[in-house]
Amino acid sequence: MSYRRHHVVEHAITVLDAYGLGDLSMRRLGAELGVQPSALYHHFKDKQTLLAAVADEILARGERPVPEGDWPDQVTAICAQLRDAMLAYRDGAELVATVSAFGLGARAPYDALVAALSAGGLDDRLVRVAARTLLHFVLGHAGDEQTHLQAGSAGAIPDDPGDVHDGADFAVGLAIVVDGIRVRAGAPVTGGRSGPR
Amino acid sequence: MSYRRHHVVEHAITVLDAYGLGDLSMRRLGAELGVQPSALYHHFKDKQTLLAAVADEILARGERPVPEGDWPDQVTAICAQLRDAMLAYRDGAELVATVSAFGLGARAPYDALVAALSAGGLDDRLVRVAARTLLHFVLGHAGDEQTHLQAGSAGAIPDDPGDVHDGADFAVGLAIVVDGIRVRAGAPVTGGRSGPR
DNA sequence: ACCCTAACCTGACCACCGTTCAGTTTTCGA
DNA sequence: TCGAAAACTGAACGGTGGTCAGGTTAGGGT
Repeated sequence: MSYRRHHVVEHAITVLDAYGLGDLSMRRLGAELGVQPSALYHHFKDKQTLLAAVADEILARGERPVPEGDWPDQVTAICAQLRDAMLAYRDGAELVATVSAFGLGARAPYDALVAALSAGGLDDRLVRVAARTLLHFVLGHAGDEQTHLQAGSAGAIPDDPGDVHDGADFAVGLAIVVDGIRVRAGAPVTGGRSGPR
Repeated sequence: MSYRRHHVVEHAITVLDAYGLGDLSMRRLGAELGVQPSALYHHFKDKQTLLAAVADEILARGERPVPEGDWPDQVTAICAQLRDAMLAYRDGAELVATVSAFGLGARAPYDALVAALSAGGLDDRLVRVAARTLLHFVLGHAGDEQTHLQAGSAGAIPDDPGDVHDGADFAVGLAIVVDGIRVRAGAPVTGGRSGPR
């Protein structure tokens, strides 16, 4: 059953990548599939549900095995994977962020973070707060990065040379949060000069 | 000039608070003001611009003087103020988040954070990254909190008793980020048991 | 008292959106 | 071959943001 469902999700991703989230409408998607828009409602009760499936597929495509090591390494890897997965498609970050906020999908990264932190021996409450804080950072940062990148290539917002984003920016922000968790977990952290490189 | 502009923004906030962001349409706003929807485009070129003005007004209404003290105290105060301002109106967090992501408004909190961190003697690059990281946390957390709160009162999503949000959750998350910045700034941080209370 | 300029607003219109629904077609296993 | 489940049609509904040519106020300068 639902042979076409997955096919619809796959094509939705290509439409998303080609035209952006704002132009990913049920009408356009239906037209590209050679189908009436109403046909899509046979597979998804909602546009929200469809978007949730799309977000989950995007995340699944970016999945990599969690490396062995202590929890900071694992957490860093999970966050990097999440960021890469979202940045791999146009408006991917915004999509995942809205879906995740609505609570319909995109639970995998949260669960992975909780697993890694719990295995690290952290207190249950701290695990939940830390996982959410990490998620907020990654989603927010990736969203920023993506919209600014697109705005720069589309010329909507003039480039602000003071705001240069690269991977290093993400790494520093992530390190800030991870260090903060480390402190809260009871393991003292020393040093860490401001600029990597 | 633009005597009515501010009036429109003020009423937009009451409509937002009463019906939510999803029902804040140019038509509804015009109707409530006894005016054709097209009249609004005399004051704002866009709905986005209108929303940016609304977000700025919401933030302005929540403004408090930054307390004296070291930068962690100031940063904590600024973030708490931002959170309170957004939670004061229905969908306030979502509004500010989208406007801020689009880059049209809501710059005040970022500037305030940058000022406090710079005055604290932090490296310029670290200041920018830290300010953005703090912002991502506050916006994300407040958004979560608000949607879950509203979903709980509307019954859309069944209450998950494992996800209890209160002010303490926010405080812990914020402390994580602030501690992380402290570490990165070169000031070692000791201790900090997991549970406040 | 006049006029002119700017601000303000109307009302019709456009193209599009998500969603529903009764009914038709296709598909495919038993 | 038949029947049920899956898939889809096509029209319609009520909304959305946005545009535009033109009409209406309000107020200061002369």
